[in-house]
Amino acid sequence: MTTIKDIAEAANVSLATVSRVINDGPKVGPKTRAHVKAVMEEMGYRPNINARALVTKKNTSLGLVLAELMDPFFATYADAIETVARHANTQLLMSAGSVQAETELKAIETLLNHRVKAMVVHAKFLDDETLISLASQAPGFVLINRYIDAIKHRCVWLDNVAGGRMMAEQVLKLGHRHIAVISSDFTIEDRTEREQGIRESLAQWGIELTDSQIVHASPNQQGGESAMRQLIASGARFTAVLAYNDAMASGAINVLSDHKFAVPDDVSVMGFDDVILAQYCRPQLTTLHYPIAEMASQAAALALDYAQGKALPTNTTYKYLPTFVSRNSVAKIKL
Amino acid sequence: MTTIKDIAEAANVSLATVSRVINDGPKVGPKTRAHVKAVMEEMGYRPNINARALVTKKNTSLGLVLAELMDPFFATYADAIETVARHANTQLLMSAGSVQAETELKAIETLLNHRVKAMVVHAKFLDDETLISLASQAPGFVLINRYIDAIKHRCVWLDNVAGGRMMAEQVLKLGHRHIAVISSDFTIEDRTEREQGIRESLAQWGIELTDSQIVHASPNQQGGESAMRQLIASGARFTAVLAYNDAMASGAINVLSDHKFAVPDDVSVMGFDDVILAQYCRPQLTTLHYPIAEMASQAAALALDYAQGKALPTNTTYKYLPTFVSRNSVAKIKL
DNA sequence: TTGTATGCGTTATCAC
DNA sequence: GTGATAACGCATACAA
Repeated sequence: MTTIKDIAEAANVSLATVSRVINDGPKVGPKTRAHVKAVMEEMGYRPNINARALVTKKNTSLGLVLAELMDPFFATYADAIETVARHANTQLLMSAGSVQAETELKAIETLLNHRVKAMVVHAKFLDDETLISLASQAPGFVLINRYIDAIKHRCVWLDNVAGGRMMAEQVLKLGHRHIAVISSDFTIEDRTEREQGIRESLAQWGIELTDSQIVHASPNQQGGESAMRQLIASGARFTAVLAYNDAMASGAINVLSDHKFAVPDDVSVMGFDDVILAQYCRPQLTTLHYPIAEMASQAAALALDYAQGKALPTNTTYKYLPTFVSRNSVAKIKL
Repeated sequence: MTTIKDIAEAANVSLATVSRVINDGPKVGPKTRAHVKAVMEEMGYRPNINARALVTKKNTSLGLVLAELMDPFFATYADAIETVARHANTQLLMSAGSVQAETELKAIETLLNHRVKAMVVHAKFLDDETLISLASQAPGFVLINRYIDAIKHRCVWLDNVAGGRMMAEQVLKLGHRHIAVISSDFTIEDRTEREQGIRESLAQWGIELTDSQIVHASPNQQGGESAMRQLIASGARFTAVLAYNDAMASGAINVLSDHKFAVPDDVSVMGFDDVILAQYCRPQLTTLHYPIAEMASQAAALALDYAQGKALPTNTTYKYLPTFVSRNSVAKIKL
């Protein structure tokens, strides 16, 4: 690899001069500048970003922690961040944290070791304390999809309790009174918060969610299928099903179809997230739109701002709400 | 950020010693080693990867160029590479190349500037020459989904002509003789190669693909819809439709349904790629499985091998074939 | 306008 | 075993 030194020699100028033309430095003669540029071009010079970062103490990359790329939810998330990064002329350094505290920690630490200027972190399994400590080590550390009070101004999150309430209210308004819930078996807050919201809304209508009407499984299509099978086998009575996400809703619909239940005529099924699948599957899913793209953009912009040292209000937080998307998997109750 | 120097002072030892305990160097007294480790822990030391890379001339990250993360095809691709990277204890530096030569070039150059030790590149719009030149600048440069003869030992690609033939043969075997093609309007090789394969197979059966039976549109669901509308409006006669990818197939099916054509009873529709959508949509898509995950793993492993200086045969290439996946969107022709 | 010298944080090559 | 010290490639304060 040709260095700044090589081209300095070849161009018969000093290191400093070359450095100046590279960085469009202020005082360089137009002639030498042209000459140096020509030599650089000829020798195929490429700046060494690492060396530059070392001396300027400014890394140009934005860190990103996510669970896994395959999940369309995370794909949307990553894509939004990538877009912000590209427009800000910064590179994306990505670390997958999987679904364990240990790997999440490793993912974040790696980014820290790389001295990324900013990072957007999706971490569901690490505890609050660890995250707070980690956040204090990077100026541009922003948490997404999680709220921690001590660093709330660095949190971009969704109000899951409200989301749970919205789901329940929608089917209640349509006359449903027998409601089942298909939830995730990951013990993360999202799940408990949404369930809590659902219970709150039901309670307002004097309805209780009994144990036989809620079942937990893996938050994917297979999980949705097995959950629905379990629900049917248990003899639970329901006209509406609230799923933890679209994949589970889709799985549930498959099993309902197999059992000759028409969706939404016999049973309504509501999803969550509004990933692309919601539009592709049949019937198209009525669901709650998780504004992950907007949230990710916000988080990336925020992280970049903090990294840049911009002083932002520390007493606010970045809370988002899902929005209801009406498609074809939920209907009024039959009389 | 605390540096190696800080902890050397705090521990009353030299820089060298600290460096040794960090790298599990050979000759350090067990007592000093423990002491230094304690100090490091206490002061929260983090190695600066950039500085390390500068002196060792060994970057620990693997570069990745792709078009866009949202596309499930690329998500699968990125996910497979991420998995390899994680197991090799290397970080992923990602650059999106979008769908233009200019941005593709920028994406690759950025990675080069970062001195990534290896990189897997998906580039469809840059010309061969440029790519060959770029490849020569990075030891671990591997191209995916593209074949260039001059660097064939660094190419991991799919035989699209064979893919096209497979599609045609499948429906021909099922008795279809009136075949329409819905293809991409991106002028990349994949498209022309697959069309070529289709034409070859049809020709063997004495069938010609007339201009009215092939239509081009954006390679997504909307494109599939508009293409199918165009096909129907033109009055073309067909009992089987070969789509450029699953998304287009899905769009085509939607429009067929709207026009009261049953799939596959009235019209068979075949996809390509076998992305997750193929299983989710109804009817589930009969399609050609693009082994992108395997190919990506292969490419990443190859890139890492080359980066490591491993001498691999330079006269072979890494060619893959799609595999037929029979689901519910293709059927025998009705008599 | 250009050149010299210093340091960024780390590893590695010497001595001791 | 341990400690100086010279790189690595680059930016920049200071001289010239």
